[in-house]
Amino acid sequence: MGTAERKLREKEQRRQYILDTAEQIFFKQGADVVTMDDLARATELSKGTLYLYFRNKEALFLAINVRAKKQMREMMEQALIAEPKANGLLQVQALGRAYIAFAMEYPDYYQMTLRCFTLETTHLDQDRYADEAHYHGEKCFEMLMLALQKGQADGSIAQDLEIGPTALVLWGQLNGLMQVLDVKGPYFQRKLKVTADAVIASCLELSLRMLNPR
Amino acid sequence: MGTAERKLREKEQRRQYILDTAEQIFFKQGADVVTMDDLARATELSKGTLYLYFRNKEALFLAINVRAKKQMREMMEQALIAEPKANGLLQVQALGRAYIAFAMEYPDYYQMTLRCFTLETTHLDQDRYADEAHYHGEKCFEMLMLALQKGQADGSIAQDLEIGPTALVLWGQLNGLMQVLDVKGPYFQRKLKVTADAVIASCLELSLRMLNPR
DNA sequence: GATAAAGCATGACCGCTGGTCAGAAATAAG
DNA sequence: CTTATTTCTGACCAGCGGTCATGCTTTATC
Repeated sequence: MGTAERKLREKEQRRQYILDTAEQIFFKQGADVVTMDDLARATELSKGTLYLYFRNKEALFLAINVRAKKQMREMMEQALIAEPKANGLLQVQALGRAYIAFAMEYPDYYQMTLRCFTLETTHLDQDRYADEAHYHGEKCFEMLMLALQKGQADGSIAQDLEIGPTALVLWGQLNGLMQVLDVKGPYFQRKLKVTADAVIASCLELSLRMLNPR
Repeated sequence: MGTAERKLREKEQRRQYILDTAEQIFFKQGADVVTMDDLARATELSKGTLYLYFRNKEALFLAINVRAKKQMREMMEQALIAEPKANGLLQVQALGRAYIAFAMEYPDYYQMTLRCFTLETTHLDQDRYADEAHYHGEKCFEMLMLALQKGQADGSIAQDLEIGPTALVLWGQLNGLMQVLDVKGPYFQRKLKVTADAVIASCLELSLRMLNPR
């Protein structure tokens, strides 16, 4: 009989329902200040029930992080699909733009990926959600490396660059910049009279110079 | 009589003593797991006394963050003093190396700057320590901008770059990369067979290409 | 339909943490 | 020595993440 499967489906549905609600109140009030009691009230479930579906509060973060990373990956994949026959350099650029678009269009998701940055790594091979999120991130990184490779093959990217380190630098660079803008953006806008958009444009331009063949 | 000044001096000494002890146990055990009771025991003071010298636990972090930033600034300043008549590009490079050296030689301090990254900004104009740390960071940033300017003047750096955004990108880039290496370094070492040093070398090389005149 | 078994939901409860405060102790002033 | 002031103390508190004995609902068996 299909009872078992139905139960499993229902369980998954409830899990998603909890996540939906958690996302809402985490993003509205700030994930730190929301207590598990708050979430219990918001979901109209008892606190104990929450812990039936998620080992602890961290697990909730990591589960939302999975959604975030999935979204990020989707946008980066779409960016490549949109320009199937672009050269490698253009592909790298497209990936960068997609990453930026993700951070700007889904700031709460982006925040969650930052919050889980360390958590995700320390919980690898121990938490299903950590593994899943890591997997999406890895896929994105592979796309970046492939684009770099393609660029070297088609001559749009300097031949003498090592793929791995270059990809890591590009990733870290963009990640770091978005983080700085996120936290100190308003400050720099006042101080330097420069908008975040202008800085991002500069970053993309500078990345081009980095990769250009001599 | 000099009683008042002596008291003030003693107060400052005790404050530093608390910070010294806090640094020790925070860095040895991890700042998160150390409780204020732990710190009280370690300092041989009562918990209440700790709160006489620091508003709360965050204030302790921010105060240690000041020490960290001071160290960072010192190292970056020394880097410039060591090569007084280098051209702008070399100065930028020297600053980058100094920043990296700071992160590698004082990993606990570096960790603390990361932990306080957001805190420091949100507490600006409200917390003496936040302001002080921010000031040191600002000085470093100014050094970077001046080096870029000098580079444009002496022809070692592309003329068409905007100083502000370029400095921000460089800063964010290095910051982001060090963070990635810090958290996922071991992972990438396994995955890509690339050491952190090699990635850092790549980063410096790539930065050069970014700034080079055509 | 009655009964047993299994799974699920509950919320009172726990330990621990950052933070407080009334009173004790120490120091300075008269 | 007495008084006034500053400094220190640790028992105490509220709030948090997390647990678990208890009761309830659903499923399986006859």
